[in-house]
Amino acid sequence: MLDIKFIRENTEAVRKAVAARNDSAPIDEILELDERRRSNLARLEELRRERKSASRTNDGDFREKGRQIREQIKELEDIIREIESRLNDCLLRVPNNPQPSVPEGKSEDDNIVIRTPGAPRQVDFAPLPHWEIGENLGIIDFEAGARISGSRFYVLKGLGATLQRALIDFMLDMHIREHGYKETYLPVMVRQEALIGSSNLPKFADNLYRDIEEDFWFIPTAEVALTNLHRDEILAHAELPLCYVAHTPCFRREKMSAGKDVRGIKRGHQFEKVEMYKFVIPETSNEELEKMVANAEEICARLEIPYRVKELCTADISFASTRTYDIEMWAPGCNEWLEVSSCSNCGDFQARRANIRYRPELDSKPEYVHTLNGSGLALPRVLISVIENYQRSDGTIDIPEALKPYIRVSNTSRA
RNA sequence: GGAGGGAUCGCAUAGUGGUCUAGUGCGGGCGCCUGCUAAGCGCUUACAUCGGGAAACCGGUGUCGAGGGUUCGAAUCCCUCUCCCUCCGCCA
Repeated sequence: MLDIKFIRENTEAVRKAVAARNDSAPIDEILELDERRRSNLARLEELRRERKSASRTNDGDFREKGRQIREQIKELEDIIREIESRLNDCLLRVPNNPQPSVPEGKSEDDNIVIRTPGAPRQVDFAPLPHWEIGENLGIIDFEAGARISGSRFYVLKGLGATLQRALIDFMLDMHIREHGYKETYLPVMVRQEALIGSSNLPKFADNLYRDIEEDFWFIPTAEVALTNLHRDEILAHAELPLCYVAHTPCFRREKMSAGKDVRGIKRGHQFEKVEMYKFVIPETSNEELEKMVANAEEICARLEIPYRVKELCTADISFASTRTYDIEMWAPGCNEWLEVSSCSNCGDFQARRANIRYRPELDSKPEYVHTLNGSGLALPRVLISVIENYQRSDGTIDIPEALKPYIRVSNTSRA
């Protein structure tokens, strides 16, 4: 969330930023509530001061006087509590400010392709989409997925499941051994506060699954759990940056994309993802973002699959982000670029919500860290790209060289 | 699910209604002393928020797991909740 002081002092900039995102955050209401909160607070504090001195003097009608002050304090406290709860709810719905360098845009069409390394593989036959290859080979079973859980679910079998597992292993190993991330195993059911910290709540409740009985929420991405790993902590300057990687399932209701991408495994209610996450000092966050994107690109490169990197425009960067790069892999069967990663610098937005700070100097005041997140990468779409890019004319698929060490069971592509 | 115990300013603790304006030890910082190091000595060291100030800083208020309540006055008494620990039950 944005600092209320920042909104107060940079109102026009904030309005512009909100407009650039096509967002409708209630800035006027925030300013008004803030004004009322502060004036009431001044009165309340004055009353508390009176109560304190009255109870200390212990003379005359101090009991009666104290009783009167108490009633006034209670009244004011109720008013302020109400104002603060409304103010806080409004503040939680204001998106982060994009960095000045982020391209202005009205929709995802205004995102900018900044590099396209490598060329699409040339094949001398018409490439099939993964759902056909997958069904022909018996490695993706859509019918079984629907039978068990309904639409937007699928079952991976034999080589399909093995390939996904190998990809996860391959990605984790690379980030841990070569890119310096620490592996973590995380809860995928979390409390509401965790989702407020990561900024999925209150605004995006529609996209989340929830267990009403225990009030557990299912994470839509490991970013949620990773953000909260250091909630309410003051981190030591020396231990930053902290870099984590995790593989988790992700759960999304996808209400907003009803009817979209229903074919294949591109968009399911449940999918696997390897996620990178960093806690860094503010000065280095943009630099760390570049590194993170490079870490994600390295996976694409090693898999020898064509990809491109886009910088997202103001209208398309996520709610918490100040700046975002997407990585897309080419899928010749679907004939489209698939988003396999989104890497964002969230600045201090999540850190303020989750109260994650560090001390710049040994004796200085704590300041908020910057947080970054990036997929490294999202499994179903990488699986699509592998299947479609490595398909052979006889209907079978080849295994990328980089994955061969990770396929440890004998598993023919006719599995 | 049941029974009991606990949560205090980085860590460990003291504090059961009124100079608690939260004490002490450890750890951290600054300095002194001393060939060096160690030890010793002195000072200092929580966070948030509001107001004033260009700033250094000054003043107010709040925070003893969280939220309510009782009281002239709450770390302390009452209620609800969260988390941790011990034991019992169930269980991969």
